[in-house]
Parts: sequence; C-alpha cells; structure tokens
Amino acid sequence: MTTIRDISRLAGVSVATVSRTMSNPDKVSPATREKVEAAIRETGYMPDMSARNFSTRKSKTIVVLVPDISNPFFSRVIRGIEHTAQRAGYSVLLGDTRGESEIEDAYASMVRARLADGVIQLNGRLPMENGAVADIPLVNACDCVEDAHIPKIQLDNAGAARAMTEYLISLGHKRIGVAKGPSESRLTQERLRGYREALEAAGLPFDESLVARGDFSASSGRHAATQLMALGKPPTALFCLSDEMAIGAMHSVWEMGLKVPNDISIVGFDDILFAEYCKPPLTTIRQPAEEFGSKAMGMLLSLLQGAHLAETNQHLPYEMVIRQSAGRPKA
Amino acid sequence: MTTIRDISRLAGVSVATVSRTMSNPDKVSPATREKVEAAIRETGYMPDMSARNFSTRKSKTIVVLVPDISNPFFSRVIRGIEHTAQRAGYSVLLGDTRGESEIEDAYASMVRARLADGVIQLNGRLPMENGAVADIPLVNACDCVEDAHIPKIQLDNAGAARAMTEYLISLGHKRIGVAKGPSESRLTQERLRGYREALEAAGLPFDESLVARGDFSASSGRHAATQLMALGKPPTALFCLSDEMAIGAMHSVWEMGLKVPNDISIVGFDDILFAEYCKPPLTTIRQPAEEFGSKAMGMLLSLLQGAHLAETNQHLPYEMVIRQSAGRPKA
DNA sequence: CGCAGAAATGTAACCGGTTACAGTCAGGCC
DNA sequence: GGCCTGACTGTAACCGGTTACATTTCTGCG
Repeated sequence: MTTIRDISRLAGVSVATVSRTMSNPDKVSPATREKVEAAIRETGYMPDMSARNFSTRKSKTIVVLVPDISNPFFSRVIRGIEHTAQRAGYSVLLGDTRGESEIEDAYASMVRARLADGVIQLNGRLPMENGAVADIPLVNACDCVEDAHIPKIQLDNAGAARAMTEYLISLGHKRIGVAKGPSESRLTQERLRGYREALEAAGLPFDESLVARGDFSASSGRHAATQLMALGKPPTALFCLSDEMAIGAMHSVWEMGLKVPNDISIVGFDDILFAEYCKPPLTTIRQPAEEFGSKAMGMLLSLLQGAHLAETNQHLPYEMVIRQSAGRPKA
Repeated sequence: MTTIRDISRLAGVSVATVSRTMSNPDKVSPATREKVEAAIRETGYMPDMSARNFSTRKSKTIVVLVPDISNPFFSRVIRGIEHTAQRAGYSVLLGDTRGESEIEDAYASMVRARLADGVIQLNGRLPMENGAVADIPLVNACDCVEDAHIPKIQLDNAGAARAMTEYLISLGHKRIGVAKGPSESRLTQERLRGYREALEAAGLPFDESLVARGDFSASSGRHAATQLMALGKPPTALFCLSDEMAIGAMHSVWEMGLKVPNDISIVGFDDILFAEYCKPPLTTIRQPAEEFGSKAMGMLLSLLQGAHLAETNQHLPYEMVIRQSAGRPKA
C-alpha cells in the first residue's frame, strides 16, 4: 500500500510537505505542490483515513439514533441528515435502537471510543445518564425532550395538535377520539395537551374513554379504531397521533363497512408520503421531515465546531394539510 | 484521556498484557487478568477504537449503498442488514446515493481509505469500474446484476412477475398493462421478461403500448395509470412493478371515479407495509425484505472472513399475496 | 551587500492501540 | 542439580498520518 512516505520519496520532499499539500495546499509553493500532486496521480495514492482520523482525533462520522428506520417519517429525516452530512464531509452511522436503551448506550459510547464525533437522536430516550453516557455532542430532533441542556429542534407539537383539534371542532365535531402513542412518550403528552387545550377552549368535556393507546404503528391504529368504534357512543372524528395509525384506523373503519369521512372523520399527524394516496386522502399535519434532518445536522456541525448551543431550542413550523378525510359529522 | 499505558501502569503490568486481557483473555493468567480488569473498572477505561482500527487495519464497519432510504422496501432491507451487523460487531454506514454514481464511487472508496471493510449495494449501479473502484468486498442484494463476479442475493424476479401475470390471466384478463421502472434497470427487464413469458405461454399478444414507463415511485405510478387509462382500449388489469407505483395507480384510478377491482385490477410488487392497508388491500408479490438484508450481511461477513463467494448467486423465495385489488374483468 | 522577517520546507515526536519476538519463570523429568 | 518445555509477560517496533518546532530559502529594503 502506498503511504505518505512513498509519496514524499517519489516527489523528493518531506512527509510534512505531502501532508500539507493535502490539507493546506496554500502553505506549499506551487512548484512543490505540483511535484507532490504528480506523485499522487502517478501512484493513485489515497490517504488512509483511518490513520488520519486516529491522528487528528476526529472521525468525521456521526451516529443517528432512530427507534425504527422503516418508519417512513424517520427515514425522511435521516435522508435530510445524510445529505447535509455528506456536504460537510461527514458520514452517518445508522443506529437502529429498536427502542432498547442498551443499544442506544452502545451507540452513544462510540463517541467516547472515537468512532463518531457526535450523535443525533430522533427519539427522546435517555442517553444522558449521568452515570454513563453524558457530555457528548448531541442534538435531539423531532421529539420533545425536557432536558434544557440538550440542543434540540422540534415542532410545536401541542400547537399543531391544538390546531388540528380546533379544525375538527370547527367542522362540528363534539366527540373526538384520539389514538395516541405510548403514554410515556413526550410526543404523545404534548400532542394530547394540545388536544385538551382545544377542547377546553371550546367548552367541550375531555372524555378519558375516547383516547385509545397505540404505539404510532399502523396496526396499533387499527386496534385503536376498533376499540373506539365499539363504544356505546362512538366518536364522530378520530385524531390519530401519527399517519401510520390513521392509515390503520381508516382500514379498520373500512372493514366495518363505514365510510370516511361520512361516517367518521379521521386525521393524522406527520404527512408521510402515503397520506396523500389514502382513500380518501388524509388530512394531517405536515412535519418538514427532511428539514428536521438537515437542521439537526447543521446544529450538530456547529456543536462540533465548538459552538455553545446549550439551551438551544429551535422550532420548525408545522402545516395543516387539509385533504378529504375529515368532514362534518352526521346529523 | 486514559490510555492503555495508564492501565498498564496502574495494574503493574505491560501494555501488551493489557491488550491481551482485552482481546485474548485466555492468554493471560487469571491473577493478572483480575488486576487489569480492576484497573479498567476503576478508571472506566474504554479503548480508543480508532487507534485499534488503525493498528489492526480493520474498521468493523460496512457501507450500504441505497438509492433512496425513504423507500419503504429499502428501509426494511437496511433494517435486516443493521441487525445482523450489530450482532457481529459491525456498524453500518449509510450511503444514500440518490442514484448518482459519483456518490456511489465516493462511498465505495471508503473501503480503500480503510473507513469501511466492505459494501452492500442495493441498487445495481456499477461501482465495479475497472478503472476505479474494484476489488473490494462487495455483495449485491435485491437487484439483479449480471456480473458473475459479484456475490449476490436476489429474488427470481422473472419467475415472480410471470406468476403474477399468470394469475391475472387466470382471472380472465387479456389486456394487462404494466407500469415499469426505469428501462435500463435490470429489475425492470427481468420482471418484464416474466410478464412476456406468461403472455406468450397463454398465447396472448405482447402490446408495447400497454407498458408505461415509471421509476418505481408512487407519483410515477399515478402517471402511468393515467396514461394507460387514456388509451382507446385501456387494459383491464395493471401490473405495477412496485407497490408504490401500484398505490399511485390506485389513487389515479380512484380520482377518475373508477373502482378497483371492478373497473380495473391493480397488482403490485414488494409487499410493503401499506399494501395491506390500501383500499382495497393490494394483491402483490412479497419480497422478504429483512431477510434480504440479513442474508446479504451474512454473505459479506463470510467474504470478510476470507471466504470465496465469487459466482455465488443466492435466491430468496417470493410469495404471492392475494388480497383484493385484482378480480375478474368486466364482461 | 547584508539583514530582518516571512515563507517554505524538513525533522521527528506523537496519537493509542497490536503484536513479533525475546525474556522470565515454574514444573517435570532424568 | 541441570535442562527442557510451555505458560506467561515484557520490550519495543509498527501502523500512517499530523504538526510543533527547527531550519533553510526567499524577499524586500536600507
């Protein structure tokens, strides 16, 4: 394998000069630079990045912690991360945690092991144990973590949920069901808060029995809908806290022989690709997924450049996407 | 930062012994091992993987080249890759190529730069230029590449397409449209071949005008359907070469006020999650996505252990998933 | 021409592991 | 006791870059 010393010999210069031609070309006189570049071309030399990383104590790699890559929302966020990482010369290591905190810890400790420079977490799990993984460059995206020390970028989840609920109320709905995510998830809590605020503002009662537990997956949305429709007095609208759940719910309702939105309105959250292709197309909240990714990566980059982002809490705007899955309740 | 030398000093042994306790514990006497382990525990020492990788000339990392992570089929394959990589102590670097071969090359050359040990490619692009990237541990999955030197794992795409076409014919369809992927894609070619074989076997003519070009995406499926339905004599069934296209096509048909499968049968390929949640649920070919990933990673692991897999061409079985989007043609 | 200071280049230490090879030591055997 | 063997441990070179610091070469100017 050709090394920097081979090049230096071939070009008749020192290794330092070769190294400089690669990283600080303007510190080298044009004549020498040309000699070195010729030698590099001639040999097809490619520097050993692993050696470079070792000696510079950087890895030019970041890890992204995601509970589930096959979730279409997350995969778009990752896409955004990847593209801006690429442009900045960083690689992204994928960390599918399956929600398990040991896996999360294992990935986070890659930073300590110098395999990665920083972490972007897409789920709000807690890699910030004081005992274990702390003090690593980290930014959180798409979730709502309370910890003020973690720079984060999020949606106004409560506001969005409130807006959506208000929209349903404005259509005339008074009994609005909710298919929520895991109760311990802050995302669920925030969106539920928005829902309750809207109810309250409209003078409608909050009925515990109208909220069904789910886990953001399509199948859980299906179950939630089945459960709520079996109620003595079923809701006239169903607010699913993720599009996947909404799609599952629409399916369940369809199986019962009911029509959306005539018999029941269903709305989602996320605006994944398939929301548009539902029958009827799904009314939902659009989250700028790619932008989440690229902004998060941007923040991480500044962190890595030494910026102090503690307390940073950037917000990205949501957008109501009114399609055809919600309408007026039946008389 | 604690290094192996700190540990050696603390434990009163040499660095070699410390190194050995970590990598070859049985080469070290129990007493010494205990001393070293105590020192490690005491300091919370974690070896610098970047140094280790540098000195062993391995990275314990592989890169996966994918044209588009947000494609739900690919993201499941990646999931499979990731899980078996994790178990084997490997990390996976994500390479979203957006179909651009320069990006592909850039990622592939990470192997030469010792940032990765091998590559799994999910799309059949050609990182095997004799001039540039060749001779790196590589396996291809989910695609059909012709190059015999690349170990690969694929579906019997032609067979699957043939089976699906035969199914449509058995329902009584005689004019079967196709929404294909990019024509230069081998995937398209193979599936199209299966389609033609089935037609031929049934004595049906192949009608060029019934095949519409797409790119596997939902929106291209939508266009394909629109184009085909505008024909003087539109097809009674539409075989979309990906589920995403099928979903787009169903949408387009729905917008025209037609019913699936009464007015037209639509079938897909892949069996992504949403296929089940379509209205009506989509008849399709199931590809074992996660298994593709784990098997491909398995092959790459044996390659990395020095096995010779050239000429290897593993096949994974497809499965016809008959749901409700295809029926008999209208009289 | 001589000299200061800047610019270009070279030398060698350093990053933190692994590992070839050498050395030590205990136990077994004659 | 002397010697051999094998188990264990230590020394130091090595991986291939970067970079602090020293040294040489250039410039411009009095």
